[in-house]
Amino acid sequence: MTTINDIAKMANVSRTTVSRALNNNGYVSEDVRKRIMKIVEDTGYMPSVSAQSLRTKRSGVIGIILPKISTETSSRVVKGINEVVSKEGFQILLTDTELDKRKEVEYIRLLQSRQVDGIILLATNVNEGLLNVIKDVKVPFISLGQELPNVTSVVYDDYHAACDMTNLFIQRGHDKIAFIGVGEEDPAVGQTRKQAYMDTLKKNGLQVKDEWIHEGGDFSIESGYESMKQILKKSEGNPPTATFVVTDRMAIGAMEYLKEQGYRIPDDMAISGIGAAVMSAYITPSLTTIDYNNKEAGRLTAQLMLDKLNNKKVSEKSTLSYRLISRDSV
Amino acid sequence: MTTINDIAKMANVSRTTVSRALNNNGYVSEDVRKRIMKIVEDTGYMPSVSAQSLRTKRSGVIGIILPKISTETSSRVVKGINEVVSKEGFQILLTDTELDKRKEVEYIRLLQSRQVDGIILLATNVNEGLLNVIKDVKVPFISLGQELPNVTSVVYDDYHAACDMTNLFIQRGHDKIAFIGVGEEDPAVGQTRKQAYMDTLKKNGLQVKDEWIHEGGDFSIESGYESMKQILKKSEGNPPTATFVVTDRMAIGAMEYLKEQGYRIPDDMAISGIGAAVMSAYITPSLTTIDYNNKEAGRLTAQLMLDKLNNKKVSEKSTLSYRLISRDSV
DNA sequence: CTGAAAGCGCTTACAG
DNA sequence: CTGAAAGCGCTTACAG
Repeated sequence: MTTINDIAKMANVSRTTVSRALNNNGYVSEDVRKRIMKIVEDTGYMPSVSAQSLRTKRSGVIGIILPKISTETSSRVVKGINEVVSKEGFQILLTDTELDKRKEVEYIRLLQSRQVDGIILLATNVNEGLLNVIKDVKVPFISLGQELPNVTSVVYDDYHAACDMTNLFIQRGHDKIAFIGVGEEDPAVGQTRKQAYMDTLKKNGLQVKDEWIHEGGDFSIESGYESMKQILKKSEGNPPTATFVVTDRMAIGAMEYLKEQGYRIPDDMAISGIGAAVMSAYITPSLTTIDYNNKEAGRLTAQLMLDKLNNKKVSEKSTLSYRLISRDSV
Repeated sequence: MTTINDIAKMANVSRTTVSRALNNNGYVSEDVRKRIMKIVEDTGYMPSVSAQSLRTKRSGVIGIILPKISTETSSRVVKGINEVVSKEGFQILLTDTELDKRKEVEYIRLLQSRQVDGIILLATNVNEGLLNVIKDVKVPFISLGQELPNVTSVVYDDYHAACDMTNLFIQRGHDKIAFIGVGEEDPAVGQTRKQAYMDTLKKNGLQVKDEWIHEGGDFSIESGYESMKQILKKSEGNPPTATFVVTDRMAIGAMEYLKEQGYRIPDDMAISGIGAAVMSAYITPSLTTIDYNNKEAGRLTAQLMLDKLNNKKVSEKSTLSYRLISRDSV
């Protein structure tokens, strides 16, 4: 492999000078610079990142911890982040917890040993252990999607989004509105969205019935299917006429069950999701949902990360806007 | 930061011994080993990967070059790869070309400068420049999804899959079968699948009409929509009764156009895709497609990579099997 | 404008 | 069983 020493010899200068020419830092005569650059070009020389990183304590890598690598949300966020950081010469190192809490902690450690310059976490749950580990992280750290205490957080406006969606049902004349959620370990999705739903019902003098509320076991389509089934079973005799589901995938599962049972959507049951999955536009009927603009969230998070890396002050909490997409399912 | 020297001091041994204890290589008395491990535990020490990598020329990282990070195919493949390599302590470094040919070359270089131990490329196009750069790669290299000359390749059985799909239409009584493809720069998708379609038609004595063939500009839903529109326009008076689309997303776009125009699927037009996108199962009517089992492809590729890293011989070409999923659109 | 020297944190022959 | 020393490929004060 070509090293900086090889280049130095070929150019008849010291490696110090080569380094300066390469990094545009310190004086190098135009003559020498050209000679060096020509050789670099010809040989296709690329500095060893390990050596640079060992020496400078900077790796040019941002670590990202994803709950699941193969979801649209993750993909969009990563894309947004990449768009911003790649322009500044940063690489991204992706890790996937597969929704395993222990892996979150493990990866935070691992990423640090890999000398990443910063860490972005897309958490799906919040617990004491996680918070403790984060406290000891020595590089810039940002949470995306969940608000963590004393951690720079970029969050979606889950509360108002869910209020708006619930209100949409009410405006359309529904007063029996069911809810399909997820567990409370996920504050953003499991708690905030549910709270907004309940608050909005109460504010409108509507009853919140336990039979109309169900939490899916996970975020899967199947889980939505199963939840809808449970709600219909529990509420026999007094079924809801609308169901607010906290994610598109689960909503699609719920629709699937309704279709199987011969329900017409939205006539017999109106339904909505959150997330603006591509699928939501192509399913029949098309799904009313909320677009969180994940890519923009990724961009913003990346920008905050760059700011932190440049020792700029950044606000501890950024809340993103959203867009309600009204389609045929409501 | 804690370094190996700190640990050595705390344990009253040399860093040589600490290194040996950590890597389980060479003799260390049980006594000393325990003492060291305890301290490592307590301090949460993790060796600097940069230093290790600089010293050993191994980084424990496999670089992956993706055409697009936010597609189901990519996600599944990555998942499969990750599953296998993470067990052996390897990390994955993901790069995204965003379908830009120059970036493929750029990333191959970049990954090498990052001292990755191996590179996996999911190519969408093959050209001389790319081949030349690959020739000079000094680490194990595998191509997934495209067969590259003199490069270890893991490929899908595009030819037979496309034959099977075309035959399915024929079995259902269609003799006017259209084709929506992509450009020829992508040999697997743009050439092989098309060739299989044409061969199958000919073998069955059916005519291959230019008006029934259209190439989309990219892999998008919109591109499928537009292609269907073009075919219907060009073939007015003698329209096809079935359309074989080379990807699910494009097929969904094509369906969208057909629905808008009042076509009943499959009665007025049968349609099929390839890829087994999640969406394909939930769209109405559900889409007949081919499951390439991308995750398994990822796993196999990863295994081959590990074999290469262990200097085992691996076969230059592996062809994966597939599964035709017959649903309601045909 | 340029170079010699130190040092980043490791691993690995080599010697004992 | 253990340690001193060299060296991986860089960058950065320091000196000239």
